[in-house]
Amino acid sequence: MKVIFMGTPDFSVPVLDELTELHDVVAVYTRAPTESGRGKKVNKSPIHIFADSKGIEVRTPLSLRNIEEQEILKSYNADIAIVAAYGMLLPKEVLEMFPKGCINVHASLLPRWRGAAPIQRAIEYGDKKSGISIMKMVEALDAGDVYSMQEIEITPTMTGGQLHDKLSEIGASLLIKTLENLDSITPIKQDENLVTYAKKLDKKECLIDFNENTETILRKIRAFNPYPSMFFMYNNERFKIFEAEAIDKRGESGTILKSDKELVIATIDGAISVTKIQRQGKQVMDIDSLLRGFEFKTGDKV
RNA sequence: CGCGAGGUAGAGCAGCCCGGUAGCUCGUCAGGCUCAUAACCUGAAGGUCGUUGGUUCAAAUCCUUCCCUCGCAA
Repeated sequence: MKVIFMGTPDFSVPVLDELTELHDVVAVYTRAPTESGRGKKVNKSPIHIFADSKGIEVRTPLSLRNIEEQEILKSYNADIAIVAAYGMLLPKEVLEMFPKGCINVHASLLPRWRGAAPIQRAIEYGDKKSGISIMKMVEALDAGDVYSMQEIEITPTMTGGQLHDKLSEIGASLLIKTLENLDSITPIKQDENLVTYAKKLDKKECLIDFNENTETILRKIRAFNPYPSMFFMYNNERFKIFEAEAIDKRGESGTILKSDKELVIATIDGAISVTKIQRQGKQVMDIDSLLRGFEFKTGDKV
């Protein structure tokens, strides 16, 4: 099949990779390179870099709403468009342009977690399972009929990054399987009563509120590891927590209860023991490494 | 040139502002104590203080070049 691929971040790369093995990817659409990173350099998206390495034609229009771009897109005469975390909404004209339509790889068990950050939200809210949904794209966000789904268990220690990587692989393989049988599958409608939305990740929500309960805090730490990372402030320095566990101690919320050998901070209903941490300007390290050279004062509040 | 922090023994840090022969916690090695130990005591090894050039009688410390890491922002 002649395929147009649309995607942007790391998550999409394995999907495109698999796709290029079996199908004729005639063009890759991705978000335009933006000023990002230290020094405000202009950086290409992971998909852009990958497509370049494979010698696939890349297009980075700022919008697909204008006629000229739509004409170009049409000129590839593709059978189908595969979309995986493209980061842009497709107008109706594009959705209806391809004989076999536009197919989306979404990292949740729809209709749960439509939207931008389904992987992290699933962990944050304590879901026991996550998965991939392959669906037909329609004008509403992630609302199309579903061709296929594959579940994966969210283990008690799984981080957002780990789930992301697993789902990325599953997404690639499930997409391939689904494409093989596309014509014989009857897509299933989503149950609108079960819809939830996964709003975008925002660093403002990553400052740890120790007035929340231990379980909530630990879930957020796992969900947002490695990015954007939950953190607390101490002496005007930022400390990102990458791993922590519940511990049976009590104290006023946010108080440092223990700071030698281990770092224990009180929550509203218990305490957490931080095990992997990153001090501002430093690399991620085990807590005992940090405590060898850095002192938190027991009794201080964060 | 977006803003900012940092690169000092195997690890994590102090020292830098107010230049003067490198220090702390831990690890490692040897010995001691102990029924025993990740505990305690004694001792030892281990560092061109990221790189380049400069100022100075003297630079980890002041100025400069480049490299690398990280926080913010995007």
